[in-house]
Amino acid sequence: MSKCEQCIVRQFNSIKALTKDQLVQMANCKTSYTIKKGEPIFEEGETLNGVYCIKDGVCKLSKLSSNGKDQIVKLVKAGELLGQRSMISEESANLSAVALEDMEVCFVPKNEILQFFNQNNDFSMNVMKTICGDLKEADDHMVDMAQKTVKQRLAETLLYLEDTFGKNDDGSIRIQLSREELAGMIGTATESCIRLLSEFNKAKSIELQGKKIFIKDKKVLQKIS
Amino acid sequence: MSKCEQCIVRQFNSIKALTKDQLVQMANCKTSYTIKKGEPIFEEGETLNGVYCIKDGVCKLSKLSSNGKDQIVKLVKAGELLGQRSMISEESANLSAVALEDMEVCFVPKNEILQFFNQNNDFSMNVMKTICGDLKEADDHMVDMAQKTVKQRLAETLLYLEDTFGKNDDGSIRIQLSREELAGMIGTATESCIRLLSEFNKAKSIELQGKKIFIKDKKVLQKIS
DNA sequence: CTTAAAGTATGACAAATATCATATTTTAAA
DNA sequence: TTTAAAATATGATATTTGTCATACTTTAAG
Repeated sequence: MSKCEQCIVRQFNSIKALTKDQLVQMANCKTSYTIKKGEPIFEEGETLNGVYCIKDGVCKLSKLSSNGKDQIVKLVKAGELLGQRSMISEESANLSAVALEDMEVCFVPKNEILQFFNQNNDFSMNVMKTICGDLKEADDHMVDMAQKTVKQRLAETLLYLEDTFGKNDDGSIRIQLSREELAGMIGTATESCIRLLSEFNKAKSIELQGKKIFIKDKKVLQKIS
Repeated sequence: MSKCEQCIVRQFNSIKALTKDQLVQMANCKTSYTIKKGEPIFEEGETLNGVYCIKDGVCKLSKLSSNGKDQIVKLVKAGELLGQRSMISEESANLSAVALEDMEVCFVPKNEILQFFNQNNDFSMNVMKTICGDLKEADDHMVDMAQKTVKQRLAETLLYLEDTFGKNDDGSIRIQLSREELAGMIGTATESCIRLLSEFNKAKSIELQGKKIFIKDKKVLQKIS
């Protein structure tokens, strides 16, 4: 059983506010999992009995819409926590979490988290600020969905992906999404997404090499978005 | 200076968790305002030095999108609090709040709220649950915006308005929105909104009498949405 | 009361987007 | 390695939605 105290990702989330004792307690009750690309961590509607801390990898939070398409609400990466809202609301998960890459996550039971939450004011304040940040993001995202065109949203999303997940050595965007997933992020049909990628490609603002996407002209994309 | 302890709306929000002493303290530091229809309570980007408790009336929370249109993110009515997120995030307002009817609101300074927040666990938990509820709503709303057609969103919104704000004696939806505001809620052009209202009217699922809207066939609207 | 301004309504048309069909390429299973 | 399935790509077309023009109606200011 590895020690939370020594975990690299600890510093990136609310857990950084825990005391040494609390970290030891957490290390003693946590469970580590390996999750393969494509596998779910939890599904919409599922009861969560704790919180997941992402040690490595990226997952998508998505929701099945009434027309049968999967809308991606948010991408979550190493260092972030999953399931905080459900824990506080005492509700089942509103979104599904599915691994986009192989992942390592730690599960911390609800009891412990709630105990830290009550004992440690810094910790609870951090959790709340994270949720408040998510709310602001969600509102902004909603306005984009309602007011921007698909082309604008695609440009914006490509910039976001490079910004948030960085580039490979060859310069391509590090995070690998299928066209269907990219379409699910911007809220459009897969074909429309592919067509616009081709358009950006022809206009030399991006370059496509199979699944790899290279951003060639950030300024043009910024202008479009 | 009226007493918060006797305020009718107190029971509807997080404030219900405050002790008698805390309610007295709140009554001593609050300021009451009357806000006329169309006037702002606060604007996007503004620094909020406290929280507003809505005693009477309804307001819209909206955000100006890059294309110059005002997207309505949420309607807030009597009994609810405004500005909780900004207070916790220690950020300026992300949305503008504008009265849709004449309103009565009480302003409670940040200091007091934060003090109650730290002293009273029930209160802080209530605030957090409210924010978590807002986050869930925002995510769901976002999925709707991304995946549903304008017609579906209009049907859904009309049902929501009747459900949430009730009906006048004549059976019309109580809350009065201009066509532009309704379009701002569903995220479409005003003309498109008007056109679809006419369509619903011709199909007898709603009836239009000037600004008044009567829902005539709930089931049809539910089916559409 | 009168009148200008704002809001509502509708037509005509253009642009954006979805859907369906099909070809090509890539991936993964046997 | 071979082969079927999945993913990507593109064309053709239908549908949805936005934009501009204009007329009518309501509202509010003078």
